[in-house]
Amino acid sequence: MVSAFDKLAHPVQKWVRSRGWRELRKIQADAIHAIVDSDDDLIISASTAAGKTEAAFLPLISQVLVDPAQTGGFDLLYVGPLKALITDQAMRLEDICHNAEIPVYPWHGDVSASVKSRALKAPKGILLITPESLEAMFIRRGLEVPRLFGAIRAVVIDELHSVLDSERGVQMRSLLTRLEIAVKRPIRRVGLSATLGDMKLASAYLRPDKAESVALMEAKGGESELLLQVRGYVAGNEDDDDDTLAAEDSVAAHLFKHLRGSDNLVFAGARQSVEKYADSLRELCERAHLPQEFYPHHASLSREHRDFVEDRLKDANLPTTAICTSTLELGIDIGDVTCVAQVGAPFSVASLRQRLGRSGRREGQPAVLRQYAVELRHDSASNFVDRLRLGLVRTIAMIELLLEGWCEPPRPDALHLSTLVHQILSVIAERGGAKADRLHRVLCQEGPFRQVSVEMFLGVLRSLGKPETGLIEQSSDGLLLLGPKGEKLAEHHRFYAVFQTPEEFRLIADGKELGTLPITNILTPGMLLIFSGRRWLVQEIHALERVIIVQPAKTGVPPRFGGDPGAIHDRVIERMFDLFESELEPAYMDPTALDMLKEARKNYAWMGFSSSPVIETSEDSHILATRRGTAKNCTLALALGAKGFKVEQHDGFLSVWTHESCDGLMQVLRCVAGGEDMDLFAHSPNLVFEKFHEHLTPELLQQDAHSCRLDVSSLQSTASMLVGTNLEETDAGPTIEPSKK
DNA sequence: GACCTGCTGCGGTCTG
Repeated sequence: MVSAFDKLAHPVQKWVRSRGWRELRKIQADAIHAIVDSDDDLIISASTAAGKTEAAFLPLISQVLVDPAQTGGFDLLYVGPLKALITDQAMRLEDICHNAEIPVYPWHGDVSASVKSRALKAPKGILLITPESLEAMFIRRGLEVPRLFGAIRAVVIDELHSVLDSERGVQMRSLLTRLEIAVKRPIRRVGLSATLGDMKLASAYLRPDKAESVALMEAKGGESELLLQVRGYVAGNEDDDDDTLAAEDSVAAHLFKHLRGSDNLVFAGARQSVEKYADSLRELCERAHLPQEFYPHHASLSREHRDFVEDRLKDANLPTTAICTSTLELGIDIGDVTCVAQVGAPFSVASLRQRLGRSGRREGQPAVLRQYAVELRHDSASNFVDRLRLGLVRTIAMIELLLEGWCEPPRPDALHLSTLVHQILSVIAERGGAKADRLHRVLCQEGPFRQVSVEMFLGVLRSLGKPETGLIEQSSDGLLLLGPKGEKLAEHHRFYAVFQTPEEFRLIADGKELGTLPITNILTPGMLLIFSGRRWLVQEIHALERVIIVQPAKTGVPPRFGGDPGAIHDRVIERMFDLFESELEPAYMDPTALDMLKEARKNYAWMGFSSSPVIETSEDSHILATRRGTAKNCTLALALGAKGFKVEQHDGFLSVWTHESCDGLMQVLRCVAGGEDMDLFAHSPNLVFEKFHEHLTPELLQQDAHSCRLDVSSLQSTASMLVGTNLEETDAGPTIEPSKK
């Protein structure tokens, strides 16, 4: 049998030898056989430093060398989600390709026009590009696409897991389909990924028509040992700021003591919390007269500051701990970190797993996860969220699921109508005009919008063509063209990205930009801020220029950065209830955390949830234990809202207040359980979440919400579960605040 | 009750 190495072209073999590798890794050998011996699509799944890029490109480059294209055009395409990743990968590929005389072109917003024009003049070799730049190519040079990509052999999609079901992922899959249509043949797809919960499902996203023929390569074993601890911290009640500070200070002190002297990542959840901990840790260093080694890292900080922190992390001689949001969750290689800390409950098992993958990458080194759970101290006025320690319980539920190897799958039925609007405008711009049936075939039959029916598609077109929208027009021969508003929208560079970005102020100190703040912060001169881990006084505000001038100060508070709460999966919530109702005492919990869990269980039983899912807390307020994730919970909340109740949503629970005019809660729940027709949108909730939603009719927005944010099919069963138990009032029930207001 | 990601072409000015 011919070995994997022997299947590589000579210049590539020479490069492998020059690296001094004793042998190819198994995943690399497997990928070489698969790529050289067949035309199948492929997913290569392995941890960050396992050599996935080489696994894909060594054989692909070999094919280009052995059988060079007869026509011009790029040979290989790489699509990556981050500019930094593209720059990084281009350097690695240049190293391989240098002797083989295959050109490598990075292409994104920061790449100079001269490199781009060189690539366009003599397209050849490997093009590394972002989805947005590829989009721009279709819109600006639609007619050149066949010439540029006519010879392409394969497209490599990096960080596949991060684009499975997002708006951006749908955009990318749409672009890949459009590329195949432009060159009139299928192009092999190779997905690279670190974290995939379900390889089969990922195949369906990579190649919907032929998911079964996608070859799957997964690097198994070699996973490092995991050291895990959950530490509990109890803060004071809400009115007692000093006590609250004490718990967060204890967390900061523990981080300071245990992380100093090595490289670490502390995921603190929100940017506001990143700023708070970065400030505390900076102060601890200063007080101890020690050099600074704790730095904040999040998307609102200037590129310069973020580069500084990333460079320090890569530098083995400078111990550095980054307090960060998900900015350091994926992307460029920052080297191995000693420990990953998570402060507060994570938002998904998938991201927790991705974060954990940042540590324990060197052989023989364990992966270390330090989880900090900060909860409020109870008193007689505490609300049920605090009494049930929902944050801690969710943390444990997610860790248990992580240990079982589960993570959240994408929602396959999502319509992604905002991105459909974008792609309709883009296809029209690409070709200067398009017929409706062609648009439907490209986007909904061959492309990723397969959940969109013909009728709905026509509804979207009508919505875009309405005079007040004016994005598209129809010529006398039926061709759809961009209207004046559509032209204007598509010609601006803001159009290329399918995701929304908020308006921001720029924060300037001493002539240098510190970063940005959403304009939703109400600021006046004289206010004190914590930003970039330091304290500032607001000096001047230039509203028109969107600039704020600050100077150093002695105190401050972290600003609000806003954000969009995401969805918690049903399975996480189910596990939370399992935890409430079991005796499990995980060994990784410290005594405080364990006490907190026992207390949560005691309160769960004391409040009555072990015998009934509906608790009456006062004459006009109830708590429902729905045991459902965000989408189902939110659907029931809308249904009750439509009947006049005021509803608050929590993990697996709803707090419900009755108004005078409402029917009894149980009566309404029985109606819902009986399948009564409900108008979930009776109170016109906001349904504009995505960038191009504003161009759609309310009916279409409702359908989009149904497809990914709600789950109306669960309504009856959730309500039946809630009314199924006998709800006769117990005498002298406990007095519990339903929730914080 | 959260986070992240991306960006063209043109016209102007400066430098060797």
